[in-house]
Amino acid sequence: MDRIRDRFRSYLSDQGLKSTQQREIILDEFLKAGAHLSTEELYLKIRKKHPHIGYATVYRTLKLFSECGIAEEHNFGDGQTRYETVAGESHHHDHLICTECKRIIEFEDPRIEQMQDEVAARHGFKILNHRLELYGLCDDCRKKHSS
Amino acid sequence: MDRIRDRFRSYLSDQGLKSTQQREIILDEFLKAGAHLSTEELYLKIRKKHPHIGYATVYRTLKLFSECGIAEEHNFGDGQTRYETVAGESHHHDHLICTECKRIIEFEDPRIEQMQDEVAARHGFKILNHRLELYGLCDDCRKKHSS
DNA sequence: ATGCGTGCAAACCTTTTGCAGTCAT
DNA sequence: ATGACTGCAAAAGGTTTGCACGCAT
Repeated sequence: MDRIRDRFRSYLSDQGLKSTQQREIILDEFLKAGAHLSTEELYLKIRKKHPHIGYATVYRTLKLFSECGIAEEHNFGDGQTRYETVAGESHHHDHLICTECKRIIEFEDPRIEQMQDEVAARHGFKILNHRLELYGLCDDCRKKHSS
Repeated sequence: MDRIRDRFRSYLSDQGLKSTQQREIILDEFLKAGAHLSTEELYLKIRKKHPHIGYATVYRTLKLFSECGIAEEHNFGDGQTRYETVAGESHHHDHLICTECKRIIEFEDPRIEQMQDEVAARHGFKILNHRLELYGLCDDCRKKHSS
C-alpha cells in the first residue's frame, strides 16, 4: 500500500506535478475501497468525509492514477468507467462478472495468457494490453434461479 | 445473408412488429458494410442514399438486430457502441484491435474458449457471454514504428 | 381502423473542459 | 512569485426518449 503511495508521489514530482491534500485523500479512499469503483462511486464515498472535494478533481485524479500505472480503467458494459488498483507485484488478472448481482470476481490463468500470446504471434500482432471478461451468473444467483 | 434476412422477418412477425422499408434498408446496409460499425457510421452510410432515414431509426433498428440475435454489441473502448453481424453458423470469435490504425482482426481459438469454461466451472459460474480483446500494434504498424 | 414505426428535437448521462481563484513549490 | 490544482458550472459526446404524424397490417 505504502509502496503505491510512494510510487504516486514519485510520479508527481517526476512530472513536475504537485502533491496536494486532495490527491492524498483521493488515493487513500481509492486504496481503501479496493473494488472496482466508478468515478461517481468514489466521488460519493469521498464526499461524505470531504464535501469540499469536487467531482472533477476525483475524475482527474483517477486519470492520473491510470497514467502513472497504479490504477487500470475498465469498462464492464454498464456505461461507467471503473478503476481498479494495480498492485505492483500482483499478476494481471481477468474478470468474471455476474450479470445479475453485479458481483465481480477476479481470476488469473497463465495458460490463457500464453495462448493469447500465441494468437497474437500468429497475426504478427504485438499485444500491449488485453482484457477478458466472462459474463454470466455467479454461484449464488444460479442457485436462486433454480429454486 | 438471406438466411439472416429471413430470421429478422420471422422475429418481427413473431413479436408482432412490423416489417418496414426503413428496417429493410438498414439491414441491407448493415450486412453490406460487414465490419464493426458504430451507430453513427452506419447512419452516415445510409444517409447518403436515403437521407430521409433518421438517426433514431438506425439506433433503434440496431438494437432490434441485437435483440433478435443477428448482431452483437461491442465496446472497444473508443466510447462508441459497435455492432457486428452474427452469421448463424459461424463460431464465436474474439478480437485483436490495433490501437494505432484502429484495424480490427477477428480470431477464434477453441482452446481458449475451453479454458474459459474451466475457469468458470471452478468458480461455480455459468457463462452466458464473454469477450476477449487483445489491444496492441498490428503487423503494419509495428513495422512503421521500427523503421 | 389500429397501433407500431418514424423523424425530429429534446432529454439524459457520463465524461471533459474553461475559467477564476487557491495552493504547493 | 509562479505555475499547477481545484471547484464550479458549462460543454461535449454518445445514447435514449417523447411526441405527433405516417404507414403496415
